[in-house]
Amino acid sequence: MTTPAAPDLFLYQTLKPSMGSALGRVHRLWRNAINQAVGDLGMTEARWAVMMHLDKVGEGCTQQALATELAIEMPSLTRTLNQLQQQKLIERRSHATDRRVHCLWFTAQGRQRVQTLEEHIAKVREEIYHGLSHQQLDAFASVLLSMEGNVRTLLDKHTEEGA
Amino acid sequence: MTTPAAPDLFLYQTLKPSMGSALGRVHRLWRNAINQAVGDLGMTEARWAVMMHLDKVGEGCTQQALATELAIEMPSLTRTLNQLQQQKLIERRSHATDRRVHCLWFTAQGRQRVQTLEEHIAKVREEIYHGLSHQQLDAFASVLLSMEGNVRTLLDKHTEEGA
DNA sequence: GACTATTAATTAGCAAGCTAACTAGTTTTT
DNA sequence: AAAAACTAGTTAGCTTGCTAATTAATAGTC
Repeated sequence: MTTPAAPDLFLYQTLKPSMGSALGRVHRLWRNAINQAVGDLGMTEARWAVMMHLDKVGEGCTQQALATELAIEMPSLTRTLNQLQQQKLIERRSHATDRRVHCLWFTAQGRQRVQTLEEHIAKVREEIYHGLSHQQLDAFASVLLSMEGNVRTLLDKHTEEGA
Repeated sequence: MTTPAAPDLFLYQTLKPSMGSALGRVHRLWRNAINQAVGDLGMTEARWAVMMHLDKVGEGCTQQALATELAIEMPSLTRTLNQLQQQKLIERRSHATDRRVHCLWFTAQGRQRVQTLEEHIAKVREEIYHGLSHQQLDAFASVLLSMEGNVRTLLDKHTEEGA
């Protein structure tokens, strides 16, 4: 007796050729859900991402550090910081010893805002994780990190060859 | 004797608050890797994605069908199709009975190109999946689909409330 | 001490997702 | 049959990622 296909391989077979697209798709949907949740606070993905991650890294950090944490490039961050500064949610302060560096701080208003955002975003997170066990989420995170490592290796390999 | 943290929950705990960002990050890295692999063929993410998915859905399909398959909106697709048409890789042909509809076909050159792309992209895919078992990838795909379902439910819920 | 290399941040402009608003053709309702 | 509603596709313009090139300050080398 032969089973036509092992059921535990079904999804993999189906998604294998388009897992990359699926990642992008879920990311976009996720973003839309958060945008809906935070509603009319003058926020966009880039803005709430910066707010949340600045809170995580800690006030006083450099732009470089925040860009690394967000895994985006400096110019992308610069633009978003300009917007948040204009909204008076964050401040750029000069560094004590290195005059190239800007240190990032919330304004009082910004500190309140990040609190509000965290509440909204946590709700979305719970909804998205609904029905998934810690084990499943951990396995998911683990594969995601493996993939990230593999891609970075691949990108580095190519860069070295080019150099 | 108490363990400070169950090791199988470590990644989940670490990544939980930023899984959404991690998805976006891996997606961007993945795209970069493919861009490197396909090299100087006048391709961009949007273009090779359209080429690959048109091949998957099948020539002769409508733009609407392709947009759905790609999970992008029509205007995004329109722009990319214009570019591919200009590169003489695809054609828009009118539908036999419905004069609103455009049917999509590869040119001879386009059909060759999609072949080349598939080879390059398959290599990247294998590298990214390196060290991961079918079981792991299947579990990953399964969680990804669950998340997608959950987000879509959330988005729909909000839309209904708004309506 | 001066010349070079590196680093932090910015500016400029491209890529590709999106929504909103439009045209043109088809279907449904009355 | 005429009016209304829907659908396929397009255009216009926003957001946010990117790379390349620039400026200003620091670090390293001879």
